[in-house]
Formats: sequence, C-alpha cells, structure tokens
Amino acid sequence: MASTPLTQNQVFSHLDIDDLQLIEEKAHMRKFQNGEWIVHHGDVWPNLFFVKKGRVTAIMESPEGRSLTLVTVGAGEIFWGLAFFIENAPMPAALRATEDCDILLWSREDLLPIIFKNGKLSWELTCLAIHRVQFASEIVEQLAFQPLTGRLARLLLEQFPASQSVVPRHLTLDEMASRVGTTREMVCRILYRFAEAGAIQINRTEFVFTDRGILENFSQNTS
Amino acid sequence: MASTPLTQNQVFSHLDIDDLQLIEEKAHMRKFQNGEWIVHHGDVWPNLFFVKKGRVTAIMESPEGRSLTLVTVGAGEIFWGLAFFIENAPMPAALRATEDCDILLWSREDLLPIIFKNGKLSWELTCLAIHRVQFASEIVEQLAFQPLTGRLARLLLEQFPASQSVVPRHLTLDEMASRVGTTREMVCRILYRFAEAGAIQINRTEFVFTDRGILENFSQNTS
DNA sequence: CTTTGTCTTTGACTTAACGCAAATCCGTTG
DNA sequence: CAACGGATTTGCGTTAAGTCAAAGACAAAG
Repeated sequence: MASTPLTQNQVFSHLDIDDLQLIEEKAHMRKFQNGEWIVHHGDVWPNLFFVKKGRVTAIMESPEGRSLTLVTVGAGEIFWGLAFFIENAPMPAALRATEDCDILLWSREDLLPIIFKNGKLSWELTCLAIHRVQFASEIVEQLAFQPLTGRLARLLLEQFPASQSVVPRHLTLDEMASRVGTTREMVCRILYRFAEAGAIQINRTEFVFTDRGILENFSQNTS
Repeated sequence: MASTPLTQNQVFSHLDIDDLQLIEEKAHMRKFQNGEWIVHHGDVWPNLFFVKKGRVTAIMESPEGRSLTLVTVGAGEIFWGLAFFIENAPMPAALRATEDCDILLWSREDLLPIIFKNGKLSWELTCLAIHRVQFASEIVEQLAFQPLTGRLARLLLEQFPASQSVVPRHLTLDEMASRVGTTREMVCRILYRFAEAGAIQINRTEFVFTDRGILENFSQNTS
C-alpha cells in the first residue's frame, strides 16, 4: 500500500529531524472511504491536512443542488480549511474523499506554535496559499470569459492524455458537468458537437481522439 | 492631503521601530494618475505595494475586450503581483489607478530578507493571502451559481449605502457591467426589471431605493 | 448657443443554456 | 436469460444572455 512520506511535500521538505518528529506526533491519522464527506460547505474547520494515500476533492455546491468541482488533492499534497488561518471563516467548498484515503490532520492550535517558530515553514505555507490564489484566478477567468464549450474542450485535453488516441471514458457525464459547472445534458450535447466537428469519436465507453487541434481551437476561441 | 501610515495595516502593525524604518527605507514611492495602468495582465511583476492615497483596481480582461472588475484596493491596504511569491508567475489581472494614487512599492529581493527574519510578518502575509483565496472563492461561487440578476442586485446593495434612499449614480452602466461580468445593455435592462418589481426608481442621475428587501430576494433566489 | 462626446435607454433579433422526459444502451444480478 | 438499475443519448420547449443598431439626454468645450 503506497503511503507518501511528509518530506515529499515542499512545505515539509526543509524541516530538521526534531521539528519533523514533533509535527508527526501532533498529527491525527484519519481514514475515509471513497465517496465519504470530510467536511461540508459552510462548516468552520480549523485544520490543515496532508494526503498520505488516495485523493480528496473540493466541491462547491449551490443551494439548488448544482455543484462545481474545483480541485482534486492527491497523495503528497496539502490542503486546509480557511479557519485554520482566519478564525471562524467557513469552508467555501466541501471536501470529499474520491478514493479510499489516509490523511494526516493537524488542528490550528497544535500546528500554529510550530509554524511561528519556523520562518521557512511559514514562508512555504504562504507560497502554497498564493498558488491557491493563482488557481482560483484561473477558474474565475474561465468562468467569466470562456463559454461552456471552451471549458469542456479544455477539460478533455487535460483529462485524457495525448499519448493514446483511444481512451476509456473514466469520467461520467455528471462528473464532467461538475467540473465545468453545468449539467450532464449540456456535456453530452457539446461532446457530440465536438464529434460533428471531427475532433473526437464517441461511443458509450470510449473516446477516440482524432484531432486534438480542433479541441484546442474550441478552448481558445470564445465562439 | 490624507496619506495613510504603514502601521495602519495589520501586516505592518506588529513591527518594532527598527524593522519599520528599514522597510520604509527600502520602499519606492510611485504616483499614478486616475486611469493610468500600473501593470498589465500577463506581466511578471515581483512587487508588493501599500496604497498611501487613492484607489487601485484589479481588472481581469479577456482577449476580446470584455473585462471583469475583481477588487478595489483602497488607502491603507496591501496588494502584490503573484511573482512576488512565485518566480515568473504572471499577473492574473491588470492593475489600474482609479483615483490619483500614491503607492509604496517593494521589490521581491528587497523585502524577502526582512520577511524571512520576521515570523510574525510572514504569518500576517499568509493570512492576507488566505483572505484573497476566500475572496476569490466568493467570486467563483457567484459566477458559477448566481445568475446575472442576482449578482447585480448584490452589487447595488453593496455599493449604495442603506442609510439614504436617494443616491447619485456614481457607477456608470459600463462600470457596473464590468463588476458583474456582462454588458451595459444587460445592466440597464435588469435595472429596469428591478424598477418594475418595485425595488428602485430610476432616473438618469439618481436611484431611489424603495424596497431593499426585493433586491435581497433577487440576490438569493436563483431565478 | 452650437457642437461634440459620453452615457443611458430601448427595440429587434440571435445564440447559448437549461430542464424535463422519454428512449436507449450496457453491465450486473438473481 | 430476463430483469433491473445506472448511465447515456435525444427531442423539445423555455428562459437567460448577448449583439447590433439607434434614439435620447446631458454636460463640457469651444
């Protein structure tokens, strides 16, 4: 069973052995099963965590039940609740295990003293936070300026490796819909538009990528 | 001419006199006129700055000329280019002076050593970064789930104080459109929809708020 | 007092997106 | 192998949003 060590992550990589041990002592190990909710949208959750195994997905949800998948956090990566940094700040998105997960969890009060003492650690956290800002900016840009068609084209290009032209459909329509912020029907239709344009061929279980260039066009042009 | 001192900002408020003086020595003073661009979208700009006077607006722009106003940074506030933290990271948005401005600017190489030495300063920066994450999340949530009508209703409620019912229209249709990510025509139409619903009265230069509750309804319901 | 330019308002029209429901397909289970 | 359940595909009607074009209103400049 692969289980990623802390030092694999940039944030923890510069610590000396004593600090590292102290941090590991303070950690709480948690296991979650595929599909299980870790935190819900709106909760105040003052924790930071490291994914040892599996994957965690951040999902934004509207009151009416639509959802938007923001990011998946994989093994070796760090994520947190806003309340870890800002008191009483609610989660802007829910967290859900999308594979069976082992995660190491620290509470605010346990970890803050260690961060304060260690300037380098603090700086690395800042950089990680800035990366999230950068990531959020990209999402805003796409939601504001890229029509649905472009966002879906980009998703296809990202999710299905260029190395093979025939790939199994490992995402359901619903999953794709959640990532681009729409409904399964829309996704289905736009996929068939791509097929008409000659970019892909579709069957129930596989995609055949016949012309990635066309998808790249869709993802750049606003039309 | 009002000119805000550094210590007004949370980030600098805990520094001792020596550090504060060192920081002030390293600062470059810049003046910008209303409407002037400070940085353009996509530039690599490794600076952090403090607004002494005036206001700076972060604007995201699409290749086709549409724009989205993200945030305005006022006197006493701090902002930065992503490249201050992450090497070679381009600006996700442009910065523009929306009043005549005095700003204090620090380059990455000048300020980083001071930050490294000062754990508290570093922590405060992290928190500020996290606030930007929080802010970005709200924008994402609204773009993804709130229809235009809701976003505009919210803008009205935020921009025009509840204290007076008759207020001058200090934002043009274009400015409002940029804030909610649409066109002036749409804004105009939706305003008149609000008027029909009895929430406001409109003339060329003023709004009369007759029922803020109706606007709050618009801003919550998806319809 | 006219001109000029900016901003607002409105109409007609086009396109994109959404939601419901039915039809279809496919793997799994009994 | 039949039935079932989940996922996909498709048709169709409705609404939201955007584009283009034009007409007014106002204010500042000359």
